[in-house]
Amino acid sequence: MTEESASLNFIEQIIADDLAAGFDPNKLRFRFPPEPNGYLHIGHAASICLNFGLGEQHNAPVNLRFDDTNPSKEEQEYVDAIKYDIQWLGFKWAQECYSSDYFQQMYDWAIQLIKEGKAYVDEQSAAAMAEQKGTPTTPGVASPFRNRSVEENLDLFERMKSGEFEQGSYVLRAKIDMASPNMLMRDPLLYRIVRKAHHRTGTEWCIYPMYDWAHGESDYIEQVSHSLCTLEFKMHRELYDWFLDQIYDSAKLRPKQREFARRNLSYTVMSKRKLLELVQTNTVTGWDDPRMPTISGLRRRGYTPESIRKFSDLSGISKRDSVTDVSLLEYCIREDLNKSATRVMGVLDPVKLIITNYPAGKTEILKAENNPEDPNSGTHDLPFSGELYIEREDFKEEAGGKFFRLTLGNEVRLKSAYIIKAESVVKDDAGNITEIHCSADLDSKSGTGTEASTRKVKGTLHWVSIPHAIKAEVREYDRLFLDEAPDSHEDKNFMEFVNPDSLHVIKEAYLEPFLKEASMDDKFQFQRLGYFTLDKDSTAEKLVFNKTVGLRDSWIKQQPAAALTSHTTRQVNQGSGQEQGQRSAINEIQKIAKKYTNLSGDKLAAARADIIKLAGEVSYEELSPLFNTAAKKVGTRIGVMITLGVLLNKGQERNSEIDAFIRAGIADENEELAKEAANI
RNA sequence: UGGUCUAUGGUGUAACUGGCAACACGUCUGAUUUUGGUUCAGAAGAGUCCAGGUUCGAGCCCUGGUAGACCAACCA
Repeated sequence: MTEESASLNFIEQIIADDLAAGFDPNKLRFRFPPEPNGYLHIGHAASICLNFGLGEQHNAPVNLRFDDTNPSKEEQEYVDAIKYDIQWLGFKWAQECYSSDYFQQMYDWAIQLIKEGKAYVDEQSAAAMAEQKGTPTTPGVASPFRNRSVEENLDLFERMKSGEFEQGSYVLRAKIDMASPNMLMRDPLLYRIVRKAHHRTGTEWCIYPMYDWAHGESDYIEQVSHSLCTLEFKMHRELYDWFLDQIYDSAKLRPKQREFARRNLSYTVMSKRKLLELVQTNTVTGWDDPRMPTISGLRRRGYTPESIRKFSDLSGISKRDSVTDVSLLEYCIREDLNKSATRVMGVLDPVKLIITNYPAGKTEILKAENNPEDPNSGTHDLPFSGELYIEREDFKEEAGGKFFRLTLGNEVRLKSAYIIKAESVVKDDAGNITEIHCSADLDSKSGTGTEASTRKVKGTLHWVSIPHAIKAEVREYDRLFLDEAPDSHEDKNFMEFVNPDSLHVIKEAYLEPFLKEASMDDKFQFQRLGYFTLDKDSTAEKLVFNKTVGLRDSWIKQQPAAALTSHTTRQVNQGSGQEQGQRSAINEIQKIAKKYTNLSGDKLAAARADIIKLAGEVSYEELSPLFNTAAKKVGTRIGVMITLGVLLNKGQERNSEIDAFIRAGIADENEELAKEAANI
């Protein structure tokens, strides 16, 4: 209780309230309950961080429980991947549990329900039962099998279990209320027959419990105090509680379910079904494709556990649907890597640079700082020669004063090396630059302390020495979708928004030789370019680097989009599109009008024009109630007045209501309102 | 058109039981810088979905609207 309680999220608040009401802190217990039917993604990370974070805060155990009640979808491969991801994120579970461990107990409880007349075996088709279920607005009707005798139910259920029946032929249902406004309470299924081997129980069972029956009872068996899930399960809470009521022993802890909003990330999708579709259609190379929002994809891309936890932390927990901008995720990884990544140099799009006054064939070994953010990080060797590669976009024969890079006749610093001046260029027949000839200030070598070495020049470039450079493949990624929320369009499938250029492979990039020693765990900053990490496709002969994220770039923002070639297109954050759903015209007018009195000049004129435009879609019936708007809300009254003017012009007839509103407007002390009123 | 939930700057979250709307990302300036990175200093941007009401005072309370999400799988 010592922590400075910096505003709790609503889940933490619930727990704090429970504790304050006398709940024994030693009985706090949480769980993370994935279904092993896919890989974990960044949305799951929110739940993982919430549950395990709560465990850490209260020193309470957190179970990892696989919700494995559907053998037709679930596989051991997923179990392994999920476990790996969670421990990689840095969390430790108290116990590794499986809903399938409780099949016998749940079966026994089901028998008990049957004996108490609270469950029955139905043998209708799924379609027939769906039909009887009714709709949200009309009550359902009872199954003809609803009142079978206990003996018959017991017999049939026993035979379901022993494998006498075909898949889909019989189900066990709870007998609750076919007229409940909550569809889930209309005699939900407890068990269905599935003739498929289970990844853990093999062929021992032919019947499998449904989610609602299995989940709450598993929480109860494990004595989980707070069962946290996402909002779409809100409706299930009534059922969750009903099931618990049937078997609850008051000597034991009774779990409670609470719901929070799932997290969405912009420019991607976040459902296992859709991610699976991306995998199966070969839109990506697999669940761990670096463009995927999966934990494994982010890991391969170069994200660190710390950055993902930080992201979860900054994103927060709430009850409203939201789309978090990827820029927050990118901020988190940059912040982490800036502190730790080793600085190196690599040239992705090379152009040859020759230093004419550097002795031919000479080589020297320079010292390069490993990380300026960390004074103790040391240096590494960096070979230099008279023939270098620099980035093609770092040179222009001529450029404006805002271009801080190399131009003819101007000086720049070669990072960790010399100051050079471009003298001339060599071009091929097509006019492409093939060589840049420069002279170097040989007294300006970095770190020598000479006066020349500390001279200030306009820019600094990264480079590699051609005779020493190693070749590597570099993969750059862009967002996987072109739409901010690709799965939010009713009329369009999310696959239509797939970005065709989300992957850009540079087959031959040139890197400083230090990188030969790189290992999978290393994180690098290719100076001036971004953060990179080795991909698992790397071999000893062929290194493959993934670009995790580019450096923030305030230069690229100044350039017109057309000037950018495809491969230099870095991910610019062009502010997120802001469609807030379709508001009605009158609502829109109110919104604009509200701020009207704060505006002046062009902005005022623009607002007025917007109102006039929107007014065309407003009916008198919508407008007239606003005549009563409180006198102090001048902005709204002005908006209404302008709109009224438009309606009158369109032929709306005057009436006493209108006249009174206009008269009041003319008499108002606000000049703008009086003016608009007088205009009518 | 039934039920449930949500509504605060461009985005994501704050604001203890009503007391002049805060933080982070993003955006824009300027300084520093051998990374157009980092760091530092600063700015713009919301009267809290709308309308009424209660109150000395409302984002928080009440009433009525509006918008969005979820709910009728032998999925979880």
